[in-house]
Amino acid sequence: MKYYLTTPIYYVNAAPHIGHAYTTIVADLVKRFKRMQGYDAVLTTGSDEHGVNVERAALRTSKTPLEFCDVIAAEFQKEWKRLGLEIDCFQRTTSPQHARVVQDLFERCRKNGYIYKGSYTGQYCIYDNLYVNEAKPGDPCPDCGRPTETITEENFFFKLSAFQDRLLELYNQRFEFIQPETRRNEVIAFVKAGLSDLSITRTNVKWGIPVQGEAPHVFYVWFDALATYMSAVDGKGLWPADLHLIGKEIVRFHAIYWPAFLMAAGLELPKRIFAHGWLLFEESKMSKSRGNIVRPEPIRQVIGVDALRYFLLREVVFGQDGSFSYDALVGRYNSDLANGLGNLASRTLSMLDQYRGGLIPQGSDRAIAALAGQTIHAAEAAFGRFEFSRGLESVWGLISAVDKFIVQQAPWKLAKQPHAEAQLNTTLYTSAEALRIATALLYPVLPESALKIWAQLGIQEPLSSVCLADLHWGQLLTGQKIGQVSAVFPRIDPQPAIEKMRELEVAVTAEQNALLGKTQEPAGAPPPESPKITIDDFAKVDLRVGLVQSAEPVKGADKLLHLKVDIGEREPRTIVAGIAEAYKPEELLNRKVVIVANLQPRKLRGLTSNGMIVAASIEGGKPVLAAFLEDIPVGARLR
RNA sequence: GGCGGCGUAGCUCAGCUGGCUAGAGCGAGGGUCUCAUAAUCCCUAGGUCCGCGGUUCGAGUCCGCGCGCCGCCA
Repeated sequence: MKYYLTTPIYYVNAAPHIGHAYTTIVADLVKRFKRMQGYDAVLTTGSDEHGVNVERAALRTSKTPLEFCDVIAAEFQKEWKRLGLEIDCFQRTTSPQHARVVQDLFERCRKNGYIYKGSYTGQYCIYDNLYVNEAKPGDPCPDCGRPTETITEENFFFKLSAFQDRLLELYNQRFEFIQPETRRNEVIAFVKAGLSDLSITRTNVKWGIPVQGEAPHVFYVWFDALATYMSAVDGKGLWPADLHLIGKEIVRFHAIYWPAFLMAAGLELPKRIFAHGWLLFEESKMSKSRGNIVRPEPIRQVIGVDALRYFLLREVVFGQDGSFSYDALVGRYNSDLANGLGNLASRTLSMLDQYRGGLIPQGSDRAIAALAGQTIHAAEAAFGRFEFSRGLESVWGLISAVDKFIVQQAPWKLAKQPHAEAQLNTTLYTSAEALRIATALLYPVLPESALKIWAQLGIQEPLSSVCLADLHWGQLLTGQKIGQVSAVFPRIDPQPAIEKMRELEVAVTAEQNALLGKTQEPAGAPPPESPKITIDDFAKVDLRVGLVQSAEPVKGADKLLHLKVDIGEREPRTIVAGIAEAYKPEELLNRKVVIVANLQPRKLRGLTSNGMIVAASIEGGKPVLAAFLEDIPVGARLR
């Protein structure tokens, strides 16, 4: 049995952030879970690469649109790879095979009489080259503030209005088609209010899929983007999709337009659409202008992918909005993963080592066995309903029951009593077996860590091939030798970890902005606040006035200059600086600059740099050297 | 303005078709044990279940009105 699920395809005007990661992680979880239920699960994601915004962004980075898309699509693919997500197909809307599917979808709709040529009238900003959707005649452009013009353009239209009744019937007959229910209500209300036809092509945009034989028409947004769900698995017999996972902001397109397109084309409809909520950052919406977009990479580096997965699935009620904060992330990690699961693994395995030479004994506690059985069912049922936080709660119920059980049995006392062999065996087997079951159940959520615990239990059967239907108490083999024991979730100190993540965050954001050709944050964005330092901290930095005595390019490095700088010492300092794109060597000769004199030496392209030159830098822009208006002697210290 | 949803312990949330003396996890305070990752385990929260009115033997749980948030639409 196949189970085909999708994430939305992400628009390449932004680099991957935690919101993208959230949807994709959930999709990966569902895929793994479905596989454990015995399905051949296939997961696709991709990138949405057409449109004016992409054309512009490409221009900013002096690339062709396709070159630009290549870069950003690669960023997404790299991110999913780093996060260990099992993506079967990454579909790009610029792939030729996708274009064929879009054109085919259009032709089918057209043949069935649901496409007509009409004219679209809207408010258009001739400076920004875009339609302002909500504007009335005379309204200014929200981007540049200049007046918009009323423009009429010939477009192809899709007869969405013809589908009102059929859509309502669909929602009525298939209750689970749109979930959660609140989204379903919204959609029904929207459709009941009446549907107007959709303009699905543009003639003033070049960067899009051409409508065959109808130049200069290209497909506009949804006809193009939604079709990836089919093109990604074209010819593989996987359509219709079993699940489209989406964010709540695109419910309308998925629950109304998409089924209408498919009905018009005479194609099968997806089985289910599930819309999740938004991730808020410490109560406020994440947005570029607030500068509070969280990236997954720093989190991965500091506490690992599984911690992020666990947090997102446990802390956020799936379907509702959730709040992300580094505090809560680390809190969950320490209390649930380190103290809970990790510690249970650690104490159980180390007792097996100490008291039984690392061999699994025989014996089993009935109460815990029964609870484990219940937990298997409860967790599977909850995951099946997309109630991930509930499913995890039930697994933690088992974990905490075993912790309690261990204290009651006090195996460390039993080990000292001559006649308690059997009871000790039972205690150890029960703990280890419960750990095995919890680990198997958690595999979809914590794939990396579950594999580690599995190996530490010494189980030979691959975890990825465990089937939930066959998971039962008592399958842990007596006599089995456990593996090497080590902490799976080492407890972490919150403050340094959070600081580290914040630091990395800034670096990652800067890199990504450079890729997107963004020279600076939009106006009004407060720069991310750095942690406060004391005057003593500052005093550690030895800043001095230096005079550039020589400057020359570094072979094989476009950005580097090799400088000799006099800072009042016997010999001039050798400093390698990444400023070649901003300054020519001759511009720097005899210029006074600010040097960090006590920076650890660092080797760059074979040269050892003894210090750093101070420059202001704008994200994605060129550095500007610090300088003085008054004359100042070489070697003077800045403080 | 119309429609939909929500408002329960410091925080995040459970409480289905009305019977609860109102629950869980986290956090906080106290104690215990020592196998374990300064982990575990035990005890401790006295919360007008947003307010008011109603239905009922009995209402976080149903109905009406009001207040406050949020979403969709206009």
